[in-house]
Amino acid sequence: MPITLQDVAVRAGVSAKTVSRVINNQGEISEATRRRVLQVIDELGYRPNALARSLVSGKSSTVALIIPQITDPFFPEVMLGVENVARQHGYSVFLCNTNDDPQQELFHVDVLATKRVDGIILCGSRLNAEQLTDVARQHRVSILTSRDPVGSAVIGIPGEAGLCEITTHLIRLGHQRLAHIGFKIAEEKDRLSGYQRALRENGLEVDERRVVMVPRASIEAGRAAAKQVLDRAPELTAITCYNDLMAIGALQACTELGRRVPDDIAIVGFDDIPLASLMTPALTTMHVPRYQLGEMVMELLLRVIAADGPFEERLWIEPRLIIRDTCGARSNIRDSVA
Amino acid sequence: MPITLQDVAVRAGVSAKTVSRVINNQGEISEATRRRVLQVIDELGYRPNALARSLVSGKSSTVALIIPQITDPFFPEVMLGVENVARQHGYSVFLCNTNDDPQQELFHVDVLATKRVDGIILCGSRLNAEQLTDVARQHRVSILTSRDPVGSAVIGIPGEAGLCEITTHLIRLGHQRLAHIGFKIAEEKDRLSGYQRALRENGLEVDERRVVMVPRASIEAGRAAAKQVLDRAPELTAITCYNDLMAIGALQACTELGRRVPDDIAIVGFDDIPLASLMTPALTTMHVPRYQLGEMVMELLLRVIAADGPFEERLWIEPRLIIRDTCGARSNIRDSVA
DNA sequence: TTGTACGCGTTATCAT
DNA sequence: ATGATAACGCGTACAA
Repeated sequence: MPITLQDVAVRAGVSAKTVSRVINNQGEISEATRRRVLQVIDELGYRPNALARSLVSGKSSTVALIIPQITDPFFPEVMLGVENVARQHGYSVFLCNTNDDPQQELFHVDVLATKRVDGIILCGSRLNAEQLTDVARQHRVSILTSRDPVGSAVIGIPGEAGLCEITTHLIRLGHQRLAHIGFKIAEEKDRLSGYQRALRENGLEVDERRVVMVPRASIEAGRAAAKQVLDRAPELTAITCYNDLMAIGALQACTELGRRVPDDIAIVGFDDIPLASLMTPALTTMHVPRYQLGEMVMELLLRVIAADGPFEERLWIEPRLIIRDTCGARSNIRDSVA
Repeated sequence: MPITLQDVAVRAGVSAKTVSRVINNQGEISEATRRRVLQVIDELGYRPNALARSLVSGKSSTVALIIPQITDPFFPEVMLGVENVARQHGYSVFLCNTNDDPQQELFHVDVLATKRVDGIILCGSRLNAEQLTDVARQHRVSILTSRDPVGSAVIGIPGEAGLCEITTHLIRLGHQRLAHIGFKIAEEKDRLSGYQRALRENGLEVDERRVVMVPRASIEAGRAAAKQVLDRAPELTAITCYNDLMAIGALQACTELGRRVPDDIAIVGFDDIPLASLMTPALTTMHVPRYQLGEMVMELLLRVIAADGPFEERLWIEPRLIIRDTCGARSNIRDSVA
C-alpha cells in the first residue's frame, strides 16, 4: 500500500538505486537528479521501509527496555534517561513490562529476539542467576541491577553498602533495636546483608524476628510487613526498608498503630523516589540518580552493540544518604542547636 | 549470523516452505516431517525473523505509544493498560516520549511510520488541531485526550464537565472567590471553561485575575502559579487546578505562605494520581481510571487496525469526584456530626 | 553519474 | 504432502 522506492524511481524517471543513493547521501549524484528525486519523494510522501532496510543491514535501530513494574515510581525517570539517549542515537525503544514474572520476562526476550532488536536493557530482572546468564549469553544485553553483578555489561546499585550505611546511621542516632523489611526476589539478599553487617559491626544481635521479606515492592506490602514486625517485635525503634515504597507503607502502618514517626520510631527508605520528599514526615532515604542511571544503561548498551562480540564492563553508581524527617536526625540537630 | 529458515530446511532435509508450514501450522504435513522439523528448530535454536515476515505480510505486530512526559505520574498506569492489552494480542509497543514538544512528537510519528508500526496511540498530544488531524489522516491512530475530540478514534476525558463539577462542589461548600490554575497547551481550554461555566451558573463573577495558565503540568509550575494568584488575589478561598501535580504544588505554596489547607483555603486537583491520596492533607480530586483508560485506547487501536479503512468511534470515560481533605468538605461533615 | 543483478528471510502461488 | 519460484522493499557489488 505505501509508496516504495520503486514508485519514486519510476515517477522520477531514474533507477531505484539512484533514489536509494539520494536518500542515503552516498555516491556522487548530479544536482539535477537529486533535486528531482527529492521533489518526487516529497510529492509522494515516500517513507523508506525500515523493515526492508533492517532485513538487509541486519540492524533494526531498535532496542528494548524490560522492566518488572512500570507503575513503580522508580522506573519512569530511568525510562526517560534510556529513551533520550536512545533517540539521540537513532534508536526506538520497545517497552516491556514483566509484572514481576520471570516467565513473562523470558517471553518478552523471546519475542524481542524474533523482532531482531539490536539490544536489550534489563532493569531489576526477576530472573535467577542461571536464566540471566543464559539471556546475557544469547543476546546483546545491558543490565541494571542491585544484585551481585551477573552478566558482562552491568550497572550496579550498591544495595549492600547502602543498607549498611543507613543502618549504621540509625545506630549512631542511638537506635539499638532495628528491623528490616526486605524484598524477596530471586536470590537477592544484598540489602538484607548490608543491614545485617551493620548490626554485626556495631555489636548488635542479628534477630530474625526483626526481619520480614515481602514478595512485592509496594506500599501495601510494606504496610503489611511493618504491622507484622511491629507485632512480633514491639520493642523496635527503627525500621529499614528495601525501598521507599515499602518505607511509605511502613509509615502508614505506624500511623495506624499510633506510633509517631520519628519520635517513637524511625523509618528509612531507599531510592529517593519523588514521593519520598513529599511525604509528611518527609522520608529519609538513599538517593539513587535514576535519570542518570537510565542514560548510563543505554550508553552501556550502545557499547555492547558496538563491540559486536565479547564485552565486559561493570559500573557502580554511588547513592547518597538524604536525611529528612523520618529518621529523627533533623530534630536531634535542632535540639542540640536549641 | 542467526539461524534462518533455510538452515533449518537443509538440516531437516526438506524445503523452506515446509518448515514455514510447520511453524505456521498451515497445510497438511505428515507427522513425521513435522516432528523432524520441530526437532531441528529446537536443536538450532531457530527464531523466525519478524522483520522478513513483516516485509511480506505488511504487518509488524508493533504499535507505538506517544506520551508527553513519561515522568508524569498520570501515565504509568495508562502505559500498563496499553501494554497488557497489546501483549495479549501479540503486539509489542514502542514507547515515545515527546517532552511536551510538538516537534518531537511529529518526529516520532515519522520514525514510527518508517518502522511500519501497525498503529499509534497518542496520549495527551501537544499537537495543534491541524497537525493532529493530519497525523490521524495519514496513520492508524487512537487518541486519548481531554480536549474536544479531534480525529476519528478518540477516548475523551471530560475536562469541561469535570471542572464544572469540582467548582460547583466548592461553591456549594460556601466558596465565593475561586481561582483556577490551568494548563496552557495547544488550544485546550476545556477545564478552564468548565471552571468558568460553574462560576457563571452560580452567579459569580469571572475574574481574570484569578486565573493563571502555566506551560508545564508539574508540581513546580503549580507552586509558582499558586503564589502568583495568591499574590494578586489574596481574597481567594479556593483553588481549582488542571491536575493533581499542580494542586500539590499549590498545596506547597499555601504551606509556604502560611495559609492552612483546608481551613484558610481549599484546593482541588484532577486525575487522582497515586500521590493524591498520600499527601497530607489528602487531596480532593476527580478520579480518572487510568489503567482502564490504557486498556481502552489500545482496544480502540485494535479496532482501528482491524477496520483497515475509514473508522469512527468516540468514547468518554466518567471521572468521579473523590472528596478527601483539601476541600474542607470532610471537616464540615465532621462538624455537623459533632 | 547511473543502472543491473542479486541477496536479506520469509510467505504465497502454483505445481507436483 | 511437499517443492520451486516469485515477491516483499531495500542495499551492495559490480558494471556501464
